Amino acid sequence: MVRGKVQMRRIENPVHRQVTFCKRRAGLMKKAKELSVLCDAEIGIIIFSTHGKLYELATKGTMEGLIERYRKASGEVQTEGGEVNQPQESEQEISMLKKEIYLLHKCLRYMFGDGGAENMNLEELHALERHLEIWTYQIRATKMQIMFQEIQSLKNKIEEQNGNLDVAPTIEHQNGHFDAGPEIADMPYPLTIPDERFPF
Amino acid sequence: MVRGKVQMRRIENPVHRQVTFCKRRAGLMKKAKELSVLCDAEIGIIIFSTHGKLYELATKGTMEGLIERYRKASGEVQTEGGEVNQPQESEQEISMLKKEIYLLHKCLRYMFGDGGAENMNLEELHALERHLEIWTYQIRATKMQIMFQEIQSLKNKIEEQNGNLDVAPTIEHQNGHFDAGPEIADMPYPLTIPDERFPF
DNA sequence: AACTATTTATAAGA
DNA sequence: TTCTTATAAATAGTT
Repeated sequence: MVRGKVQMRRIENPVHRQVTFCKRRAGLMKKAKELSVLCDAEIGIIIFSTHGKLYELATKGTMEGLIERYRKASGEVQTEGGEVNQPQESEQEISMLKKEIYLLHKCLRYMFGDGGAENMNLEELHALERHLEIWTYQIRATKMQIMFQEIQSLKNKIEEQNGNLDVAPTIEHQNGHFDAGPEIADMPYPLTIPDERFPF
Repeated sequence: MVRGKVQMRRIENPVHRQVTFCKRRAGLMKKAKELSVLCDAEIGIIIFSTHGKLYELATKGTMEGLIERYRKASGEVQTEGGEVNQPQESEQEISMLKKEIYLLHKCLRYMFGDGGAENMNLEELHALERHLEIWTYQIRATKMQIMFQEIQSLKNKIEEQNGNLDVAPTIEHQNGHFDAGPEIADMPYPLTIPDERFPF
């Protein structure tokens, strides 16, 4: 039975604390559901126990949906609501990241989705093939640049060791970039922004 | 005074509803704070009134921090917690989508990040080039399959029109796939899962 | 906002 | 965990 008022501080006895946690958690959830029904409010509750176990309640829709709504709402004026804690920071950044992720996801679905390049028409496949060729060209050029730098480094070491003895150049350097194969030598390089590489 | 049990349904009288909302909201917040103190739990409550006004409570740290913790925790096992609302569908799917998005994002950063293929070493570039070649091979094979089907379709039409006149075959069909160029004819095809195409 | 008759929640014991 | 019960707390309707 209840003897006197309960002291508002952490219950030290772990068993008592666990029992109280279960009971009051159930009570809180019940109250939240009642408030939601009686007053037509959307309510979400997230509870982490002492040991990190998660309990949650979302009275309408999903918790994710509620969090979305929260992010939108807390990014606005809303400085008067007595119970507000802190809304400020990451609003636009999250939105931008989501857009980007959506775009990237779409790109990769375009390339890998549905078991390969099925359900794409010939025109799309042509475009995608050309993009892949461009990327391949870029990668080959970068590889050759790296190898050229290594060769230059080795040549410098040899020159230091041997004085002024000549070492025949093996790769021609043109405009800071390197030929990555004659068949795609007329590719635009370097590419500027990723969006231009995708036809969607 | 309280006459009989309150009916658990939306209060239609707007004034009564508003008053009850204020009272019960305060009660809910109080209960949440008590539970947090007594049982050392981290609790967050988000409430949207009928008219969309936001009320929130976070008993430790910030609501943003709590949401972060929630996202991490809800992406794990956690199928036993009694108060979870819709665990079946959205929960695991969200977790999987997050993982997938993370992976895809990483893939695209690998390909486009930091202005191209810079800051990748030679080995990584080799691997990426090979993947691109495989994708190109796949796309070429798909293109040829599409073209072959169109040719077959045209041949059928001609045969229908001309009766049994022979039309010379133009492309050899082997095992449902088509040669996409001799230089990469020994590529594995078809590729099975995207993860195998990435060296990370 | 304050009051108060009731209902509801719950602490401790079993 | 669940049930019981004495008591504290919440609150619906009124003022």
